[in-house]
Amino acid sequence: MASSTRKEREKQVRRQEILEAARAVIAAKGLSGATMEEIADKADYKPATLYLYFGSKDDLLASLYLSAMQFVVDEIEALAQQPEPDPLQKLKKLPDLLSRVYRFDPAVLMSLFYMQAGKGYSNIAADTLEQLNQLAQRGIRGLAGVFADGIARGRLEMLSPIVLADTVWSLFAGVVLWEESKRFFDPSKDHVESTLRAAMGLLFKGMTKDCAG
Amino acid sequence: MASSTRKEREKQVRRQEILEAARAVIAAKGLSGATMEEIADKADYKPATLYLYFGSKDDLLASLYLSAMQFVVDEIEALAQQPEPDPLQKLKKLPDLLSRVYRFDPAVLMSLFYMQAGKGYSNIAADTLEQLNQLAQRGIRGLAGVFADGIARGRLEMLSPIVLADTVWSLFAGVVLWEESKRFFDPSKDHVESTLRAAMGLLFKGMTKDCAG
Amino acid sequence: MASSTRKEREKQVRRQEILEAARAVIAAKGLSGATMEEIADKADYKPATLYLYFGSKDDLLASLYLSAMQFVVDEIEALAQQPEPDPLQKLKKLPDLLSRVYRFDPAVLMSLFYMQAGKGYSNIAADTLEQLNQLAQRGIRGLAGVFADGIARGRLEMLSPIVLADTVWSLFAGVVLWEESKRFFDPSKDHVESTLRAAMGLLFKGMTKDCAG
Amino acid sequence: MASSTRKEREKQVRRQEILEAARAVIAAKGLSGATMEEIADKADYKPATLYLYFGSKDDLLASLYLSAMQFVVDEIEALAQQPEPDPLQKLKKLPDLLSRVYRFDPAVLMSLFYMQAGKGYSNIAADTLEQLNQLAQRGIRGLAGVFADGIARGRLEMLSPIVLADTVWSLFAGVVLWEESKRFFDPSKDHVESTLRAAMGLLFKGMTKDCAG
DNA sequence: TATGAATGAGAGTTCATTCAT
DNA sequence: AATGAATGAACTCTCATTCAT
Repeated sequence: MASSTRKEREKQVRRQEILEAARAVIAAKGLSGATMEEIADKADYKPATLYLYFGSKDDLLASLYLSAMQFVVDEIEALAQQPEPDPLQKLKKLPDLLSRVYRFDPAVLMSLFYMQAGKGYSNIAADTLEQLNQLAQRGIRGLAGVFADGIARGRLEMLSPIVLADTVWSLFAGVVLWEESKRFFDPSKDHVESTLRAAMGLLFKGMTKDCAG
Repeated sequence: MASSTRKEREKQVRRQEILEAARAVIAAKGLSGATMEEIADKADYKPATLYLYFGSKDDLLASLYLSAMQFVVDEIEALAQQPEPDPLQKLKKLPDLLSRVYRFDPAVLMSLFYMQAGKGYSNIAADTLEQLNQLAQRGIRGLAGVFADGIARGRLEMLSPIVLADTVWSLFAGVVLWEESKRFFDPSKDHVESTLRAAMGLLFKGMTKDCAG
Repeated sequence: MASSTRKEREKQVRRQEILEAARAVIAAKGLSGATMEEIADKADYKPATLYLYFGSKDDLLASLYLSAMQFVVDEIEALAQQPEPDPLQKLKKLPDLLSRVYRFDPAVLMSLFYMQAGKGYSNIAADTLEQLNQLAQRGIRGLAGVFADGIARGRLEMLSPIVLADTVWSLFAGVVLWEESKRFFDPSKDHVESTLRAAMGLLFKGMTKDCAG
Repeated sequence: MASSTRKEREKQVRRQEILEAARAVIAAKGLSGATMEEIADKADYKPATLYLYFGSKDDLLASLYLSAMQFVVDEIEALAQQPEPDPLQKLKKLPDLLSRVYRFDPAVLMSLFYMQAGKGYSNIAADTLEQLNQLAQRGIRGLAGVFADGIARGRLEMLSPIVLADTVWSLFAGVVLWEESKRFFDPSKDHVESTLRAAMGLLFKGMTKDCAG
C-alpha cells in the first residue's frame, strides 16, 4: 500500500505536468488550438498517453477549471477568515487578491469565465459543472462575508452582501476579458492590472457609506 | 428595378431569418452546438441553402457579431450626442441603455465578449476582428465622451475618461457573463438586469466627486 | 412547322452562344474552374437556363468536344479529298491545317486530348465517347489516306499509313499540351505554332523516302 | 536511433503502399474517380488514415507526380552523362528510355502530362507546380544536351537543341495520350510501345543531317 | 508505462441539378 | 423562356479516442 501510495503520488505529479502543458497551450493558442495533440506535444508525451491520466479531454479541461477555481476560492476564504478589526481593511486587500488570481492563469481564467457562462462550449460533465458552481458559490459567499461584516458595522452600503460580492466578481471577470481582448490587438500593452485596481477602487468607493473611499 | 429591389429585400429577409435561427441555436445549445446543420434545421433549410446567403460559417457568425456590436455602438453614440445640460443625467441613463443592449441578444453578446478575447476561439477573419475592434473603440470613445464632460465640469473623478469607460464596459460584460452563468443552474432566476442596475449604481456613485450619488 | 423550324433554329443559336461561353470559361479558368455557374455567368444566363439547352453538364461538354472534333475531321477530309497530283504537296499543307485546328479552340482541344485518354475525367456518356472515337477514326483514316497515296507512289516510308497518321496526330496533341503548359509559366511566349511547324517538318522529312524533305 | 530509423522506414513503406493504391485507382477509374475514399479502400485503410501519411490530397497527388517526373529526369540525365563517342548512338537509346518511362506508371504519366498543361485541373500548390516545372526543364535540358552534341559534330539538323528536345518530349506525351486513349476502346491492343518506337524512328531519321537514319 | 497506428464520427463546403413560378 | 430558390450527394479534412504491442 505504501508503494501504491507512492505510485499514486507519481501519477499525480504527471497529471500536474500535463495540466501545466495544457495551460501553456491554451495561453499560447487559445482554447480552440488546444488539441490533445498540442497538449501532448508540450508535455513531451504522445496523445494516447494523456488518456492514462485523464479519462477524456473534457475530464482534463475540467481538472484545469477546477484547479483554477479552487485557487480562487482558497484565496478568498483565506482572506475572509483573517482576523481583522476594520472591515474596510479587508476590502483594500481585494485588488491584490484579484491580481494574484489573474496572474495564476489568465488564459484558463478566461476560458472558465466563458465556460461558466453555461452551454458555453464544452461537454463538461454535469457534475463537474455542479462542482464548479459549488466552488463559485463558496467563493461568492466568502466575499459576501467580507462585505456583510462591513455592512453590519455600518461602513458599507446596505445592499445585499451577495449583490456586492457578485458585483466585485463580475467586475473582475469583465476587466480580465475586456483588457485581455485589447491586448490581442496591441500585445505590447497590458492594462489588466492597472485597470483592475482603478476599477476596483471606484467600485469600493461607491460601496462605502460616506464615500470617503 | 423595383422588382430587383424587392428581390433584394426578400433575400435580406431570408438572411435575417437565418441569423435569427443562428441566434436561437446559440442561445439553446451554445456556440459549440451551433453547427451549420443545427442552424439550417432551425431555419427549416438544408445546410447547403445557408451558403446561398452567407459565404461561410464564419461569415454568418461575423454578421451576427457585427450586428450586435453595431447595436451597442449605435445606442452609445445616440446617448453621447443627446444634448443634456447636466452630465450626471446622462450617467443615469446608462443602466437603461445597457439593459436594452443586454436584451438585444444575450447569447450572441456573451459569445461576442468571449470571442473578442482574441485567440479565443473562432476563425473569424482578421479584418472582421478588426472591424469589431473598431466598433468597440467607437463605443468606448462614445462612453468616454459622456464621462469627459462630467470630469470637465468637476462632477466626476479626475480619472482618464477612457478608464472610466473601460470600467463601465467591463462591468457590463462581467455582469452579463456571470449572472447568465448562474441562470444556467437556476434558470428560473434572472438577476442580470437587477444586478446590472445595482452594480452600475455603485460604480457611478464611486465615480462622482462628492459621492452624493 | 415553319415556326417550329424557326424556333429550332433560335434554339440552336442559343446553344452555340452557351458553347461559346463554355469555351471561354475553360480557356480562362481551366476545366476544373468551368462550373455551370461560371458558364452561365459568361453567357448572361442563370445556371437553370442552361438545362433548357443541354440535358446535363456532361452533355454540354460532349457537344463542345464533338464540335471540336468535327472541325478537325472536316478539315482533314477536305484536304484528303482535294485533287493533287503530288502527294508530298498535301503533306506540306498539314502544318497549316493543324495550326487552324489549334487556333479553333486551344483549351477545348487540350481537354479533348485528355478526355480522349479514356477514363480521363468526366462522365461523358459511353455513346458520346463512341461518337468521338468514330470521328477520331475518321480523322485518322483521312490522314492515312494522304499518306497511303504517298506510300503507293514510293515517295514515303513503307510504314502502315495508319501508323504514320497516328504519329502525326500524336505529335500534334503532344505539342499542344507541352507548349501550352510552358505558356502557363511564361504566358508571354507562345511557341505552339512555331514548334508545331518545326516538329512537323522534321517528322515529314523523316517520313520521306529519300529524305530530301 | 536504429529504431527511429526503422520506424521511419516503415512509415516510408506505408507511404509507398498508399501511393501505389493511388496509382491503381487512377489507372482504374481515372483522376476524377481518385477520391480519398477510393484510395483508402484500395490501400485497406480508412480515409482518415491517409492523413497520417500525407498532409492533404493534393500533397498525395504531388508526391505521385513528383516521383513520376523524378523518374523521367533521372533516366534522361543518366543517359546524357553516359560517355559515348557517337552522338547518334545515344539517340538510338532514347526509345528504350521512353519505353521504360512509359511503363513506370502510364496512368500517372498521363495525368502528369495533362496537369502540366497548367490551369488544367487540380489544386496542386503553386510551388509544387514550380518544382514540377523545374524538373521538366532539367529533363528538357538533359535531352537537349544529347542533341547539342550531335549538332556540334554535324550529324544532326542545325535546329535549336531545345526545339529538338521539346519535339521528342511532345511526341512522347502525344503518343502516350493518344494510344492509351485507343486502348480504352480496345483494351486488348497495346500499341503504345510499338507506335512509340516507330514514331521516334521517323523523327530521328528526320533529324539526322543526311537522313541515313 | 508508453505509444504507433488506426479510425469513427462529424464538420464545413461545393456543385450539378430540379422545379414551381 | 427564364430563373429564384432549394437541395442531395459528394468530398476533403480534423480530432478525440482506442487498442495491440
